[in-house]
Order: sequence, then C-alpha cells, then structure tokens
Amino acid sequence: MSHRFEPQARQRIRLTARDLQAVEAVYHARYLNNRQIGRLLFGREDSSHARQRLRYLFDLDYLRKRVAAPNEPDIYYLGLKGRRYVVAQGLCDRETADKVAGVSGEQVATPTLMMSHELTLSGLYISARLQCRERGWSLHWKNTRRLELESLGMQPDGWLSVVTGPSPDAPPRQAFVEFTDAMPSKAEMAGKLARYQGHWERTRLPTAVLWFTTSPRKANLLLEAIRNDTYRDCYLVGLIDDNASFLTAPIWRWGDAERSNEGVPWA
DNA sequence: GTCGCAGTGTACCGTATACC
DNA sequence: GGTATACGGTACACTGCGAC
Repeated sequence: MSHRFEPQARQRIRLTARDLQAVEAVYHARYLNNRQIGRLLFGREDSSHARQRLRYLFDLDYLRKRVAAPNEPDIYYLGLKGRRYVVAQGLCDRETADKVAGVSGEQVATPTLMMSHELTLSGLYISARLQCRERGWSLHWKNTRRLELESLGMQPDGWLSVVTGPSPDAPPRQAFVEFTDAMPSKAEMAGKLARYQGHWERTRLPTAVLWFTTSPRKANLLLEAIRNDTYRDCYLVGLIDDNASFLTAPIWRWGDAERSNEGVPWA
C-alpha cells in the first residue's frame, strides 16, 4: 500500500531557506512538479534530496500534491501553510493567495491536456528564473490565474518583467506569454488579437507578447495570422523547445519574418 | 504471468554547519 | 567537543502500467 498521498506527522524538521524558496516558486508558477523544483533549486531534476525536502513540505502542509497516476511525477501546489507563508512574505494578500493557489484535481475536474498546458508554462517560469539567476537579472512573474484576477480583458498565459540592468531602478522589460499547442480557429485568433489591441489602446502601453508554439509549421501559421494586425510588431513567435534560452537567445521571429528566417533576441 | 520501465519513499553514508 | 540537522549522493524496495 503506497502512502504517497498521505501526509505523515513530522517532528523536528527545520525548514531551510531553500525549502521556503520552493514554496515561493510554487506560488509564482501555481503548479510545479518535483523535477522542475529539483532543476530550479537543487541543481538536478532527479535530486533525491529535493524529493525528500518536498516530502517534508507536503507532510507539513506547505505544499499539497495533485492526484497523479502511479507513473506520473508528483505535481505540487500551495497548501494552507504555504499560502500563509506567501502572505506573510508580502507576496500577495490572503484572498489572492487563496484564489491563485492550485487545486487538488479531486473536486475540480482538470483535463490532462489542461494540466500539461499549465506545466509547460511552469517550465517557462523555471527557465526564466534560471536565465535571470545566471545573469544576475531580477524576474517578476505572474501566472495565468493571477492574471485572470486582474481582469485585463484578454487571457494571457503569463506575464513577466525582467530588470536586466545593474540598478534596481533600471526600467524593466515586460512581456505577456502565450503558449499555443492546438491551433485556434481564424475567428478565435482574430478575437485574441482584438482583445490584445483593446487592452493596449486602453492602457496606451503596447507590450511584447512572447508567443510559444510546438512546431515551425504552427509558428508560420501564427505569424501569418499576426501579419496584418495593427500591433504585429509586438508579437514574437518562438518554439517551446527553445525555451531554455528564450530571454537571451535570438530564437524569436516577428512581423518581418517573411523577409528573414533569422531570429531576434527579446531581452 | 513475466519483465522492463518510470516514479516515489526511504535507508544509509560521509561531510558540512549551527547550536549548546 | 557533542549533538542535531542539512546536504549530496547511492542504493534498494515498492507500486502500477504496458509490452510480450
């Protein structure tokens, strides 16, 4: 009988700074699996030590696990203590913490494809964190759920702000994040672009959209749909396979892509 | 039914660090 | 110095799925 999803009483566990960084990372991404946390904070995806520390955080209710099939990795979201911790750290208020925290998957049906989409975005968050850490940049990330609460008028998959300069007062570079696997219909695509346009005209602040997809063919379809848009130069289209360097490498194609197949960097 | 595989849990070891 | 715990790593047991 597996006790994988049964919290166990733990005494004398001292939480480390890294344990609490894991809690914060789960808050920012909403869902993270143990491999992603291992990669971000323990140097390797298959760290047994990461598994052990995550097990303690689970037992202490800082993190909870989604229901997962036996051969699928554990997927963590914030537990009660985790939500209290991020509020105490000033990352958000209590209501936001409760609304942004993930759900178990027992009461609320979350299709496998939707969870896969969420974890792909979590992977982008991890990649962004690692790239920023490597270069001494600072990163601010908002996940899908956090953006929903802001009622922007459109529904991006994520938002990030990066300060690349040495001074914290340097102007941040900001972008929305989109990830498309199944291509939307023309009408859906037009609606999405119109919502972005509406948002930018209300705020008078056009922002880059880093638009990931899964194949060159889909990237071409996206570029074609964007080509005649008023704000076509705001959209950068790239492949999810290149996400490990998406903040720095010239992986992006944009409105002038019909004239060049060479990518451009974002930051 | 057997086997291989993937994933988790845990024991164990040696080392480092903090605290008394 | 002794003790407790963290950390990084290895190893093994267990579970359930899929292929044969």
